[in-house]
Amino acid sequence: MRTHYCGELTARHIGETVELTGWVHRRRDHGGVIFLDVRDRAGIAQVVYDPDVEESFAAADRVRNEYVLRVSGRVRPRPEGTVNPDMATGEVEVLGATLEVLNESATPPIQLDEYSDAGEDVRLRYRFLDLRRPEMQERLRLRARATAAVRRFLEERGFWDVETPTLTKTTPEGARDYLVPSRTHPGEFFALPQSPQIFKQLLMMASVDKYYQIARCYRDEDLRADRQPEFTQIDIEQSFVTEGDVMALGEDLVKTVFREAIGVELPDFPVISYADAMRRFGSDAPDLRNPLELVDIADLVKDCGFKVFSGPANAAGGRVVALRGPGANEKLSRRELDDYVTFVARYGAKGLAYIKVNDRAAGMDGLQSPILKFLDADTVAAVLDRLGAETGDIVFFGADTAKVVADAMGAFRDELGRVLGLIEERWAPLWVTDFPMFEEGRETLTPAHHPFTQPACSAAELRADPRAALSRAYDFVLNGSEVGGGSIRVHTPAMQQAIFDVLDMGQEAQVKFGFLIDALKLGCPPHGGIAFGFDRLMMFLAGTDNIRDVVAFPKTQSASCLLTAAPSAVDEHQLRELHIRVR
RNA sequence: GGAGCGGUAGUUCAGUUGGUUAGAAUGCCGGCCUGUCACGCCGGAGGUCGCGGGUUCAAGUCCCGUCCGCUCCGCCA
Repeated sequence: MRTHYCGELTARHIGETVELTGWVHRRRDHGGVIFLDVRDRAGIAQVVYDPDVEESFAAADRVRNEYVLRVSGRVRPRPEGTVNPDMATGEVEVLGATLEVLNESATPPIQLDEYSDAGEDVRLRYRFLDLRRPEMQERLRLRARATAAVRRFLEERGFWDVETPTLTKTTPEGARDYLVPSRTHPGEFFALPQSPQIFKQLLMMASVDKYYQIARCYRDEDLRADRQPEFTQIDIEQSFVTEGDVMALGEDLVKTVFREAIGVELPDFPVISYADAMRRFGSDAPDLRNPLELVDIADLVKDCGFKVFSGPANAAGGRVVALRGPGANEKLSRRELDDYVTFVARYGAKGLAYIKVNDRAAGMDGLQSPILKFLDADTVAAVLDRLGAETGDIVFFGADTAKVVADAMGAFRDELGRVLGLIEERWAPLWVTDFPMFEEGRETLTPAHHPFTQPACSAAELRADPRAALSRAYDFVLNGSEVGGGSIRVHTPAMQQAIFDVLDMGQEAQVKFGFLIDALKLGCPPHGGIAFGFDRLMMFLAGTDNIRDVVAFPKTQSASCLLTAAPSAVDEHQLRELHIRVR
């Protein structure tokens, strides 16, 4: 029988006798008086035990931090002069009358107060303690609130929540599968789903019409600060829709979640084509808070004597761009400029040429650069004019294959915007559309999205020139991070077959997805959908740059759980039953 | 698979050119204090310097290997 949470006591409870349960957040003794900050999921209340109340005082004397208590007492205002608005413990206190120790606690391995700065490994080893911290409680609460907002939004619009299997068959997302051995089928394995993709399409064929699921997905790839091997998607699919319908719904959903979870009104989402995004930002997930843009200059340098520029400028698939760093001359040291060569090298760039603009009005004499001797004055002037370069700027160059230029200069654009302090304080959502259908794989083409994406052309056109085909896919990007993606799906067997043929996966397609092609022959409605990475969305809502902060029990970078010590060896008997021999 | 950073008291860290008994803060334990709230004061306990090997008269410190954690590239949308 709980009457109040500690964190919910306010002045209107004054005079009431309340019962609280919670943990000893911090014990303080002063003179004969014992002050217990009692903490529960709602916050912290201060309970005061006075030696005049003999019995309860004796009980209070034996409690330590993190003991679990049930206490009762009368709520009263703090004495004159002791009310401090900075205090976590509120404007009222409880004069402790009774105190029951429900459980003791060993000394906690990490401090649980607001000033705790325990390392990540200790926090993960004792995650249940870490989660008691008010900061982590807030994040759990926020995630629950966001989940509720998503469900409310979709339920109101007639979407059905349908669960799909997690013991299933390999899905077409292109990542490595987590496999589960079958006891009843020796030598055969289930795959954990990389997404509910196939099942949600089958649900459209089942005339569900509007489906959603907050679905756990699994991908056995290396982790990152924003990537866990198991993660959660808001998965949505609808029949008889266009990409405009799905994008409008998705935009409305994201705006609603931001509004209801953290009270933020997101601006309307601009739409940018993949080609424009790559051209202007070198990324298909550009951070629009960064005002810097790549500027193509191949036409200006293709006849210059500098082979580093003229080579890629004339080569098929080559690209030459310039990036203006406003005011960079003052802010970047020689040392930092050298470090950026290493930075772009990570993305395959062979170097990072630059020109310092010491005095724009002074022509070539006002410039400073190791590459000036290879360039004529007219070329340099044309480049600087196109960029709008001014005195005090540094202009950076990237010249290589289009892919290397985009990767390296796209990443450098982010870096330069950050170090120059140009990243604007705002939310920058957008849609990226008109993706190519395929990417160049090692030997064959690979799907840019997944092989069930509807192309924006006919099957005949697709077969004739697959590299030119665009897809009806769309990504949702927020502040430079891909948070969602989807497409209109293939719904005819002929188109699906054309795609499998282009991907040169005839036999493989039959084995993996034969049942899907069969289903397309039996009355499949046109349909499409989207999936949002819920964990990434939560990172933005929680204002953190680490996915582990918004997952209750996350894995480490090597995909293990420090709390449970999973994964772990299993005994011989279990392996025998599963027909598996290790090593 | 690759690059970088880190691992020293329960926790967060310092530890100089390799040098004799490895420190601080905080937490913990004991004592004092009648309004504290990162309370204060006095005292105390607390160490497999990640692990293994090597160099050396001597290793927390140098070398090799290895494990773990984090960030990034590859991978993954």
